[in-house]
Amino acid sequence: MMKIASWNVNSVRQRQAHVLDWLEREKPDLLGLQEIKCEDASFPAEAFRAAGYDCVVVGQKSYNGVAILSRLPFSVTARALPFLDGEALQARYVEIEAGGLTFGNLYLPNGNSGGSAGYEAKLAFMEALALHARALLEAGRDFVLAGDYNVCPTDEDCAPGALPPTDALVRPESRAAFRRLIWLGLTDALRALHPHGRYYTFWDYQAGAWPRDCGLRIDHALLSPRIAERLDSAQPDRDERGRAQPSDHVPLVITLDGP
DNA sequence: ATGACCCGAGCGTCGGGA
Repeated sequence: MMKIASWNVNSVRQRQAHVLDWLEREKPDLLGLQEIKCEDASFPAEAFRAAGYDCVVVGQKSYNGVAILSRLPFSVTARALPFLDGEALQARYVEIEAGGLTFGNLYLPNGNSGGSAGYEAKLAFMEALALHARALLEAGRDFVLAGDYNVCPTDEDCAPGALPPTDALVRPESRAAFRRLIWLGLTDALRALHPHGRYYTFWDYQAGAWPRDCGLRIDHALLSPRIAERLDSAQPDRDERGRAQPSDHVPLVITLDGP
């Protein structure tokens, strides 16, 4: 059994204790973090290492930033998304090989800031992600692409009234780009096991979104075919949103049968 | 359409120590 998780922590330094508690409780093999919001040197790698997890960090000042924590031996296969010019300027992708699979951890642009250029950057990231996924498939790799996709794939993934229809998270082009990933042959882990129902991974800090359960399902794990065959469970860890000083996202956890 | 809330950066102010 292999346990893999993804968590947008909204500042790893603010959330260090939450993450350490969660690691001790859940003991994932791999954990992808997004929005660490710090440079590599300020990442609390020693604290995670003391908990049994080695780290690969792709940070930047103030914004974005991704990292993977692993208790399995690993090798780093990418520190930026291939097929995307200028992506090195923003720390949004890191990828390792561990436990016999490729684990890509991504933080997709939100797309609501920066006007039309900001939205185009979101679509460009999704196009590059599709090209990369196709290359991994053609290379015969088994993989998990997990992270904060900043896309609500369907209306069922968005609490009624949570977002206007013009929001970048629900716009038709965003959803079409997500479907193109699925059409490559990838499996949305959560919906494969839970085709319907509320499985939100994010609740805004504002306007009582959490007590009203006004959430979004925007964190996803997409699986290559052989990994999908091994899928055993998938769920967001809702309890984490009820803690003191939480991130606005909760961990998404999947388990795989086999080695 | 708007606000609510949170985070980091940076700035100003304050208090403590040398």
